[in-house]
Amino acid sequence: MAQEKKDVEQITKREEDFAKWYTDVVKKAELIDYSQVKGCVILRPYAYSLWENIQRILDGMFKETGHENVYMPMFIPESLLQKEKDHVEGFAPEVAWVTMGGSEELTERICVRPTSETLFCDHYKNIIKSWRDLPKKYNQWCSVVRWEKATRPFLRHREFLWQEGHTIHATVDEARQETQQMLRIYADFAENYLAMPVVRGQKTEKEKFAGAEETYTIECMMHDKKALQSGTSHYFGDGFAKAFDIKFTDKDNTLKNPYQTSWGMSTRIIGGIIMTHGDDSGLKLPPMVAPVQVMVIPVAQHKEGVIDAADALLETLRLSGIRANIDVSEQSPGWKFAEYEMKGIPLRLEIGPRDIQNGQCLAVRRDTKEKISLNLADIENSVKDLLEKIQKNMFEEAKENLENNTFTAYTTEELKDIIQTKGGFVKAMWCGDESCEIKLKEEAQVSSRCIPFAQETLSEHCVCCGKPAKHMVVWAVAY
RNA sequence: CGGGGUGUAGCGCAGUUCGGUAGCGCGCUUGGUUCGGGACCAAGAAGUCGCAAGUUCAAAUCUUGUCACUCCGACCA
Repeated sequence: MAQEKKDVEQITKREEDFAKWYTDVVKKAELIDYSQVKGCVILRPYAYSLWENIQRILDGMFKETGHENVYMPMFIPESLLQKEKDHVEGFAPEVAWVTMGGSEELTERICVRPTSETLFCDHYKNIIKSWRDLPKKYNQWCSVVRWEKATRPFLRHREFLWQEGHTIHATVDEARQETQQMLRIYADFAENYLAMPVVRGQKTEKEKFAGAEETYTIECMMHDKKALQSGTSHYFGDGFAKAFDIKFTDKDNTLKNPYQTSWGMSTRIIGGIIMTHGDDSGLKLPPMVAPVQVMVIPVAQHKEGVIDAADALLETLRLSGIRANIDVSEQSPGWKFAEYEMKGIPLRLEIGPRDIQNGQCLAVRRDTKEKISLNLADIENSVKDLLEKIQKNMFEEAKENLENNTFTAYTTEELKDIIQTKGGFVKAMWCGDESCEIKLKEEAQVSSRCIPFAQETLSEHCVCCGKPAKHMVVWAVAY
């Protein structure tokens, strides 16, 4: 053991200062570097590779459900952006504007897309004439710009990567189904791939997307018990279609406005992965999306046959479709152990002279730090088995955190007390008035996260005003 | 946008109170010894002290301004 533990010791303890821990991890694990422009970060290969895995899986899910990828321009003329009133009002404060082209002042300001509803609408107007043209189920992978005042790596960038789905349908029913389907896909993805348990529900009027009729969300609980909105799906009704004058001739030979949806998930989810699973040793990545699932570490690699055996092991893993890597650098084994724990690699395989003699290697789980001897003869199966166990265990741990920190409140005082002393999600009844949401925000710093699909009748009265309650709402401090 | 903190070598920091021409640890380079939990020895390389103006014989240090990062609040994915 060295006199000091270097990088890992330099990571602030989670309990000491969670925000500091987060930024430490993000930098030490080589996920990002800061750029010269506030809020615009450099996604380093490790983070980008993680994003590529997320993209690949989600993209597959979108394609399976009949969506097509497109690409829209990154610029929107001001007049176009302003067509839908609620939409502009929602985004206006954080839009970045282009006013010059070279040395010439533009006749009309051009906005850098904060989201692409207006572009899609303008395009749909051109290509949709008949019910036969519907539905259009489009998605695009791109970056968007929102001129945020306070920025944090992954959680709030000024430019961030995401996907935005935009669909248009002939009927209300079909559009509503699409909205629900996409929320289910996000929930499935978060839970089964990212090992992040979610609360599914609908946003209140106050919290819904600018221009939407209904907004649905999956809310996740971070390790510090704060909420993170991790994916959203919106039902627009025909509001945008009317504002943009999109019409089609239906089967009954009458002109109608179609119905639209949009839905998105962004690189913010990476912040969610970090804050859901990470610990004092650093990152902890779910095997399903980890850029490297298994790191092979040769021990006493200068000795005869060690590197060869390690390479053979690596090859076996790769051939069976496992994302594996090896570190044959001159760093000491101990350094490598700590390094890849910090980077959150789910499983480490140590192989040294002793193991080779016995036809074994030593597996060390990132999630439990448990050490297990594995036979080389059957290594790919035992590794796959372990990766599955790790994935499952990470989900269970996160679920436990969510369940153990979800409480019920019947009065504002109770709610306030829970948030102050314990934190977490608080389930409480709500009358439906925005004034109560505002009051709870002022008094307890919480916002309504969602009206969960899984409703319970906790009482007959609003937690805030005592009037008859309409819904059970999950309240929490949010990112 | 308000309040706090920080900018000195790639990273983490000392030096600023009391101006005198920059130092420590890690990392990096080279050579050697090590190798099952962040190894050791030796020799090196590396800094317009965030930027700009001012005061001064002299500024990392004093003054003013400015920018960036970061944390906490109001707005958002």
